[in-house]
Amino acid sequence: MHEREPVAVTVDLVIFTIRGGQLHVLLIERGKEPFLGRAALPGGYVRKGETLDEAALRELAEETGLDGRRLHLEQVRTYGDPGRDPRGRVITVAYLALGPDMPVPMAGTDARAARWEAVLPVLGGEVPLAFDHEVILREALERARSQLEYTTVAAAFCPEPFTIADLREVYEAVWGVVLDPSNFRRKVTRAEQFLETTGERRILDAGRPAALYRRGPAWLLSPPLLRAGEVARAQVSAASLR
Amino acid sequence: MHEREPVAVTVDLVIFTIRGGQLHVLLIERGKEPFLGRAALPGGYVRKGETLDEAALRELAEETGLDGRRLHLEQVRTYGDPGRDPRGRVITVAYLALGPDMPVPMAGTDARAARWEAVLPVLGGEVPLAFDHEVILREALERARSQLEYTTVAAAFCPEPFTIADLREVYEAVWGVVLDPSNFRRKVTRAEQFLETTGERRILDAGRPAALYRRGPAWLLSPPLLRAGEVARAQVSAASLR
DNA sequence: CCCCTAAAGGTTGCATTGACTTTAAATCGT
DNA sequence: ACGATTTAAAGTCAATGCAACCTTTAGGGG
Repeated sequence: MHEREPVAVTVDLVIFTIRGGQLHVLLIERGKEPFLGRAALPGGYVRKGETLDEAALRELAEETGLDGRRLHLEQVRTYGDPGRDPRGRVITVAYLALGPDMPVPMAGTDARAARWEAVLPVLGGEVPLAFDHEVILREALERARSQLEYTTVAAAFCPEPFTIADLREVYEAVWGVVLDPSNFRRKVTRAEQFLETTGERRILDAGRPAALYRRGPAWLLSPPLLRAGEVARAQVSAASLR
Repeated sequence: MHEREPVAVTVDLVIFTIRGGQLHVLLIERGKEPFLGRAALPGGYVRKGETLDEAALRELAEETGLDGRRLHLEQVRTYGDPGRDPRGRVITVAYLALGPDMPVPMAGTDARAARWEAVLPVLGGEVPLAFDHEVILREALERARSQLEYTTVAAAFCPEPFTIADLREVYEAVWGVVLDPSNFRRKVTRAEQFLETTGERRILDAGRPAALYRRGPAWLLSPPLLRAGEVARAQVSAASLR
């Protein structure tokens, strides 16, 4: 047997939502060293007898007060470079969570302040993050963008019932582009089992009332909703993210 | 602080190759308890000071004798259910490796026999695997199938130089379908920076000589090579895999 | 020399897409 | 009351992409 060392395992959560047409991520302010006072992704140690998914759900509930079973939650990747945590060998399993605009999150159990922060400024370096959390955030964003193409997760951002314009706003916020409303409607309504009509309508201050939908049973989106053309070009210019 | 427990971290490798037109995976025979004598994925403990990727590369070299830097290697997912290893809390980071048909692998450091096994019979339950390795294998296969659509990894299965027919054989073996040679050629030659012509040709017993290519610098495949139509239908029938 | 084989390239008809236009259904201002 | 305004929803159309099929090319062998 070769050299082993004590290892700690944590989960870190990248919790996305849409606020005011912009993609936001939940950050906490660290209440202890290392990186005291720095912004960081919420997360914590995996406990005895707990699966990784259970640990992620628990941390989600602790940080946001929300029941994670209603949110979309999926594992992204595991980070375990020896130097990523100055306290010793800590490997962390990163999770991606998507949900509708949520109440201002309550402070976590460590009495750390939690807040929503717009994603792009954070990745632009305006809000420095603790540990390797900026890398984790960047990869989680790319995962989320990719997931919108092939799955119906976008609906996880929308409180039900929602309109097609609500759904389009999700795609625009996550992909960072503007989509043609008419073509978008054609695609999502054609996709099988994506949307179920409720028969009701939402009346706003102005304009024709919009039909209301809820999520259909489909998980995979067929045909996929590819970001191409304008979308691809807009993201090439933002390729510094990779 | 809540209950913690000692945790061990391992990497497990799903190493795929194509042999005789069929997708094969490298399995070892366990040389100790638990699951003594059972087939399992190669893997081992992450050592002190080692990144996860380094641990995967090292295990790959130990099990196959090959230099992993020439193979494609990527992280798939981490498995950490409390009951997955009877020895205690072991979480494992699964890696996917793709390479050309390799020499019969040498026995690993634990003097365990290593062999290539066709993937579909294993997933069909004909070769029971240790731990949760069948789940890991299933998810790695799905990842590999998906990767063929959007990236140029298929070329990692082909020793250079290779023909377009060689490349098509990879897609057919991994996706489990038959592709139209003409349409396949059009797609892969259109894709930018995927293939570089060598100017040479391979002459077989019969037929027109095939042009030889090597990998181009592109990693992302644009436009993607989607499995649709016949491919999608063939995989619905194999959907028991999910 | 002709046939066989596999590679390479071409043709065609259908489905999808992006850009744009038109119609529909509500509120608001005068 | 009624048209202006606003947004949703539906339609049009040319260009593109693709699967299926067909033709030509370049080797070897009888």
